[in-house]
Amino acid sequence: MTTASPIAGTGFVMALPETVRADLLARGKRRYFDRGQIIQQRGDPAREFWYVESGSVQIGRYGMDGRLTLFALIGAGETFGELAFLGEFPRTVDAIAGSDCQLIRIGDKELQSLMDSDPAVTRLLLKTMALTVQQAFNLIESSRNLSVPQRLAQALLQLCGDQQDGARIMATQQDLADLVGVSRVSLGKALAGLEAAGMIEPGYGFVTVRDASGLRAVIGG
Amino acid sequence: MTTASPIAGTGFVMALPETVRADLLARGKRRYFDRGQIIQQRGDPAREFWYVESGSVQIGRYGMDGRLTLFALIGAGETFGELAFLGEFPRTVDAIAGSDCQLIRIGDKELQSLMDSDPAVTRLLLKTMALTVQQAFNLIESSRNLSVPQRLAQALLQLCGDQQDGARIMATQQDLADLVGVSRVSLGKALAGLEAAGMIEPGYGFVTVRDASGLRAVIGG
DNA sequence: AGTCAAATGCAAATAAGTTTTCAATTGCAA
DNA sequence: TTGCAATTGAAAACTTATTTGCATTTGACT
Repeated sequence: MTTASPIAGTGFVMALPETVRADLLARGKRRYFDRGQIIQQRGDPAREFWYVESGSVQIGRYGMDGRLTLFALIGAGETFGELAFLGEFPRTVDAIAGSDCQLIRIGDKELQSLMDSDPAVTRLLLKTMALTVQQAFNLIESSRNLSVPQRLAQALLQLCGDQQDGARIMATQQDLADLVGVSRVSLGKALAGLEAAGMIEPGYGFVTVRDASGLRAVIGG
Repeated sequence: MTTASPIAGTGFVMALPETVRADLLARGKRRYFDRGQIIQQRGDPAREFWYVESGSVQIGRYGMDGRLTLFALIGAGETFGELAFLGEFPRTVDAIAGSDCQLIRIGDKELQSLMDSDPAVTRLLLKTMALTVQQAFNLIESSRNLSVPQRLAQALLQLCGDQQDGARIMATQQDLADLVGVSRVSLGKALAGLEAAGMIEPGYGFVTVRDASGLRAVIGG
């Protein structure tokens, strides 16, 4: 797997040894959020981070003018919120449930017992965060040097993750536009282009990926 | 000081207790680079990170087409290269001496003795990296929602750091353009705009900041 | 002083994306 | 099945930034 993973949500928990992971998740408290519900807001104290069991979470910032800057759409198996938590500063991003979802809350106590159980965890945390920074750089580089269709292809590949051809991505064009950082109009055109090339099939509230390797080719050239 | 600090170069070393810092820097090996000299390249093994004693370093990526995506201009007192070093992966950015400069190389041995001398160092590293990610997010948000003059103002404030009015920033318009992520033409226009407002004075190879608070106002509104 | 490369200034044509507005479609729920 | 809100499609005017080409200025080095 060389597929770029999304920013801000990391595979940190997934990278843990199986037994350690199971233990950690068992200790955390399960919580449910309805679609659209606010999970965290800028400025909130960061007393925990979250593991996504099912559903999806939008990570971004709402500007004073109502504009949304999306940094990532987090899916099952990923975590978010480690940054402010570990950095010991207030939340700097908003998190909203992109669908009904089921999260596991991991706080100080759980993390401490995790670190005790395995000294390599700290090292893993450092590695994970370093990776996140690199992904952020990738995002910056992409948005400067790639065209909208290329960035869209990139985002779609990220969103379908492991599962490739045939993957159904549950996101509206507006969601994708916020994620890629363009207007809905521009995103619609890019989508139409990829559809014409037979790589995707737009639906109502979702997109189906038909030719993942084609998408990769779009990015490359 | 609430001024946003530049990405990829962190105040990590500066945040250390005075005695610890002095010790760390004394252990490192001093090296000199001429302007334009390559300090590190993408793909190099990351066996160290660097502390900038004097001069400046450009951090970015050269695309296959020769385009440069600058992430940061690192100045004296800042460090760079911790990310790949701590993440234990090869360099993902290029570093080039922006001027003749004097660096201190900090490798495994030095870092290890640092971590031994103070258990809080790991925590500090985590905090520092978390901050870097936040700054990367800020950069992404800025490039999506702010105009070129606003982003230029932001970059200039970053580059003059503590020292405010009267600061002379040694950077060509091309440097600034690469940093802000626009063409030289666009950057020139933005510079002219800020000059007309009396906030800066462009020179040949440098820019003098005349009214830092004015620049901050540009960003805000 | 004179030379030369680097850096800046300027202008026109072009490209890319946004904004705005309205119509058509979809799917859910009453 | 009928209404309704969310989503998508489409078109035109507009704004912003890029590209390209060339002229001018600056400063370092002979």
